[in-house]
Amino acid sequence: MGRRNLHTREQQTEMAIAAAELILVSKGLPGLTMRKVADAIGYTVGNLYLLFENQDQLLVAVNERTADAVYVALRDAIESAPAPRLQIREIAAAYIEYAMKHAARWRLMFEHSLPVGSPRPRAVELRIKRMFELVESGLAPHLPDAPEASLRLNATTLWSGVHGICVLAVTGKLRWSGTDRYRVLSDHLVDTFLAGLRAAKAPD
Amino acid sequence: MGRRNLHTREQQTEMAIAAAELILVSKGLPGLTMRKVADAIGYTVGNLYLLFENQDQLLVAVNERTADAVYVALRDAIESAPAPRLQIREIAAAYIEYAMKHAARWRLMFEHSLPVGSPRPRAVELRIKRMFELVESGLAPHLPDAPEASLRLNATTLWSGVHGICVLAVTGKLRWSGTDRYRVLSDHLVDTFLAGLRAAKAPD
DNA sequence: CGGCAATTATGAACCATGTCCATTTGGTCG
DNA sequence: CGACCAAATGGACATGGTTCATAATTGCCG
Repeated sequence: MGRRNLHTREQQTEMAIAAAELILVSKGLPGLTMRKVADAIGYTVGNLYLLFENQDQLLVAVNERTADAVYVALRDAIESAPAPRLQIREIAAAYIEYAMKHAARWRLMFEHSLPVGSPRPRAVELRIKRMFELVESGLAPHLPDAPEASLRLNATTLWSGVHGICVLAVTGKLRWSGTDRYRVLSDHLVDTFLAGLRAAKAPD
Repeated sequence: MGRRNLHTREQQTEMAIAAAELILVSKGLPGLTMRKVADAIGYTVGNLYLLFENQDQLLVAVNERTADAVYVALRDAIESAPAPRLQIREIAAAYIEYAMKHAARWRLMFEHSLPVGSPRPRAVELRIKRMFELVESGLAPHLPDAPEASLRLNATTLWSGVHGICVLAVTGKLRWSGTDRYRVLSDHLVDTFLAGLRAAKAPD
């Protein structure tokens, strides 16, 4: 067969990414082969290589999608937070909830790494950065007139912490610890961290 | 060739694990193939399957080693901490330092997951649990006469946080954030968290 | 309307890898 | 010394990533 004109390159790319996500969810990363993706969209493997340089680049494309979805989830969480002071709690909870609900995709985003030497995918980094900015904005009310650097340090620190809960929860490494209600953990981390900030602000 | 009696099964297993670690460090996970391991120890692939059920089990064995090494690193950090009150800081810093220095092995421990349905490797879980206990003991002086459950919650929360910094640091996702001196982050997290605990203990 | 060039998709091949197992080889014991 | 048993081999099989010569279509030009 030659040109079929059923779908444009862009459409095929869309379809491939969507199919990859589907397979990733149902079969996990080991089940995500180029051939399966090709089958799923009704094309052959060779054709897939006209859309993506290689498998890594397909995965990068999937990760971009995931990063967008996470961003949207956090954004929604902020907007529907009952009170500004509770925003951080809600962002954290939303992050963990998303990760648990879409574990395979979320893990891929953080665990997939390209061969050494290849440039880090700009798009994904950018999206993670935006995510941190969201946290900064949620943190700002708790740190009135703090310098930008301090705000950033605190956002990075707190968000790394939330991320850590996420990682351990998603990989099942928290189960034995007796605490598998992750909301308790993230709330506790956020509350204690913020209390610590207050204490530092108005000591003794 | 048949029985060569050069090495016992145990020795071969040792050699294989050591070779796997070496390859992992120099070539990364994608370069860690059964054939390369077999070559490195001077046996054939088939023989490797007399030592390990499959590749996953080899990786599990490597992970056990890593978990032990991490435990030792943390234990040392505690013992050489200048003051008990600073122990937590030192444990956290030691954890991150180990992860950065042995990134490939550390990542494998948290990112490698067995096919769905297979039992979680008891040995690795046990070792991670011991690690958390180390944190609990370091945290105890900061929470005098706290109930066991509270101690555990706090240890889990704080350690998840430290782990999060680790993950992001090791995968290079903190670089853009301007803060790539991870010691600053972990100290800040520990300090703020402990301050928050104190504030909760003696409010206003 | 017909054929031609450009484009698009194919599918068969290559190589590497995980895994298995029939066969061979070397040690051991009577 | 010979037979037996365990140990190690090596080659086979299936699957996966990647490439590329080739075939199939399309749009265009006369």
